[in-house]
Amino acid sequence: MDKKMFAFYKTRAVVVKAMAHPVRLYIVDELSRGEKCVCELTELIGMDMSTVSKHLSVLKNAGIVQDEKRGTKVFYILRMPCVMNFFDCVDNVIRELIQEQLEFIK
Amino acid sequence: MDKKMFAFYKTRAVVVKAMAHPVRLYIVDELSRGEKCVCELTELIGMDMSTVSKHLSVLKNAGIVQDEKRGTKVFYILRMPCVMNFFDCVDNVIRELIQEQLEFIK
DNA sequence: TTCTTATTTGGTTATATTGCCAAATAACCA
DNA sequence: TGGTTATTTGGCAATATAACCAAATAAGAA
Repeated sequence: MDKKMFAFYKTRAVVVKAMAHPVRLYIVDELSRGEKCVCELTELIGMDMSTVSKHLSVLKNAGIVQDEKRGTKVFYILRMPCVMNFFDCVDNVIRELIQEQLEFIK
Repeated sequence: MDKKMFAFYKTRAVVVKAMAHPVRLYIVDELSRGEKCVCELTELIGMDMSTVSKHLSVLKNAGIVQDEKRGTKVFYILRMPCVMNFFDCVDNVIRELIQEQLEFIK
C-alpha cells in the first residue's frame, strides 16, 4: 500500500471514525428524524453539554452534519442521510454475530 | 439515553469501529475482490504480520470477515459485502467536504 | 450596559488503540 | 523427530480518544 493509497483510506477512515462511537451514532439517528439544537441533544443524551458539543464537532468536521445558528441556539442537521442505509447492514452483521454465538453455545 | 439504548448503540459502534481504520478499510476493499491469506495481505499492506493479524481479528470479532484455515495458511473472506455499499456514501461525504473547502478558499 | 442562556474551547485525567518485537502455536515436509 | 512456514499472542511504548470541569464566547433580553 503506497502513500497515496494510504491517504485515500485515511480520508475514508475519518468519516467512518466520526460515527464509531455510541453517542455519535445516537446523534445521527436522532437527527435523521429532524434537526435538533445542542441543548435538546444534551437533554436526550444525559451527558455534559461540552461533551455533546465535542461529539457534534467531530461529526461536523467529517461532513456528516452541518450546523445553523439561530439566536443563541445552534441547530444541527444531518447532511448525509445516506449514512442511515448503512445501519441496516450493521444490524445484519450484528444479527449474524448473535446467531453464530447461539450456535456456539448449543 | 437509558442503559438499554446505550447498549444498542454500543453494539452498533463495535461494528462501525471495526472499520474505522485505514488499514482495515483497505483490507475490506481488498477482500471484496476475493479471499486472501494473511501472508498476501501482509505483503500488500507492508506492515508487520502481527499487526495485520490483529487488524483481521478486529474485523472477525465484529462479524465483518470470517477465516478459514487451509494447510498452514489462514484465508480471510468478506462475510458482509453490504458494507461495500456504505463506501459510496462515505465517498459522497468526502466529495461534499472537498467542495465546501473549495468554496471556502475562493 | 449588565444579566441570562446556549454553546464552544482549554485543560486534565483516565482509558483505548496502534504498531513493533519476541515468543508461542499449528500444520506440513524431510 | 526436527525443521520450515504461516499465524497468533503477549508485552511494551507512543499516541489518540473521551469525559468532566472551568473559563471564554456569543446573542438576545432587561
